[in-house]
Amino acid sequence: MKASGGYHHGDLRAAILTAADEILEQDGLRGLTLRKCARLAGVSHAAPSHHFGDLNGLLAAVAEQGFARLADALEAEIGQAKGDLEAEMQATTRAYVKFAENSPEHFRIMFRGDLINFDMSQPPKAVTKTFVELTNVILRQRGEAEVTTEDFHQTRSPELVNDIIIGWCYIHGFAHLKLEGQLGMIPDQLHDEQMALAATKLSHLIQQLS
Amino acid sequence: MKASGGYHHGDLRAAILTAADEILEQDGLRGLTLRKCARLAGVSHAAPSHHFGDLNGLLAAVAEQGFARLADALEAEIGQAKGDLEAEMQATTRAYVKFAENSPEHFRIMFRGDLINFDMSQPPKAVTKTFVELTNVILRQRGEAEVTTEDFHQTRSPELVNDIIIGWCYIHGFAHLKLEGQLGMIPDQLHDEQMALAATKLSHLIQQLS
DNA sequence: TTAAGAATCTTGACAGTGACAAGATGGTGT
DNA sequence: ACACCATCTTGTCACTGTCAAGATTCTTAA
Repeated sequence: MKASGGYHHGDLRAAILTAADEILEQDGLRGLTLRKCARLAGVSHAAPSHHFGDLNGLLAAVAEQGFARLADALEAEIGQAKGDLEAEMQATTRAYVKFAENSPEHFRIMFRGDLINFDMSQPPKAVTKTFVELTNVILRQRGEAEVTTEDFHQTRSPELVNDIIIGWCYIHGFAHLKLEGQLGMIPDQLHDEQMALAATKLSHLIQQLS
Repeated sequence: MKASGGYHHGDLRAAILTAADEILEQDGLRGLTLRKCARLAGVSHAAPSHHFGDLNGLLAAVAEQGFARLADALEAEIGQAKGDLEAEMQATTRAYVKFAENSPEHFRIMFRGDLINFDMSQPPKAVTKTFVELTNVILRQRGEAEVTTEDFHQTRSPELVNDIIIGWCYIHGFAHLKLEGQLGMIPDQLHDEQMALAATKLSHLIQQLS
């Protein structure tokens, strides 16, 4: 880190990402512009392009940051429920939904394949970590050994893959629909209750209980 | 419909929506501009604002159009599977996912609460029809009486609401994650297979079978 | 030490955009 | 016939992403 002022900023990349955070919170995705980031970071209007290429490059960095935060949030909230399978499933849903509501713009950008387009055969570490957290929840539900970010990529039984898909898709769908206001016909007060009920039911489904 | 040329177009609103369709397919959401729609419809750059207000107004119309198409697609594909509960669940998922893949930009716009913000206490008809289609799938799974767009709004048991949430959230989550490339770690050839497997499992869950 | 080159940042320019205001045109109802 | 209103045009503004060219500073190797 350098002293600011003069030609060389020191850590402009980080400064721009911080600015992007603030702008996203205030003005949303449409309000996020390279020039506004530059102004907020106190540099000229074309400076950001040297660190991110174009606007999509900046969005990719924002998305990666988002995945890192989501993975950490999942790890923290799941950790508090370890041991109780139902509670773990609920904690996972809760953490995922809470992240979407606390960082709606990050959430939206993270799931915009048309804008960021990660290479999924070699995804950023934060993305892999998110997947590992979600996968391990399902693995524990099924009483199977957990995985790490290293041995994550390997062929698995279709049944396990299916449970992972069911769990993740439900959680993601709930978070997304709730964030975008599509759960409006259900009173807001019931959301948490319904979330817990569904998590319990899914936990039983994956555990093969009645 | 009027002859084109001159000051009054005849049905400019529809012409702009058609133009928007074409632009979305070619250039995506970022490429969709009011001015481009105007050029394609052969009118001046400010003409669209008289029909849609601002850009978000146009997006709201596009989203409503999208819901209408989704509702129709669901109705058609589910209709072919009526009678077989498992097949119905699979058809629902298939239709929803197919719509997302065939109309990705519509799908994205439909679920952008920050841009369109429907009043969910009085949603557009197409939105209600979509919800009714999805609700009725669950109701048939449970062996209960179906609803119409008229008697759709009424209090229901938390258990029923929960089944609707589970079904819809899973389906939506799968479609969304697949569309945005987040199912990249699962080979594409397995997607259909996994989709059918999950639909069957959820059908059993909702029917309370083992 | 120093000189070359790479990285970082600035300045300037261009076409394109959304939004607004003001004016022109054409249909509608009385 | 007349007034009125919806529709469409024209003109303008600040703002945007992107590119090219130049200025400055750091790095590295001789």
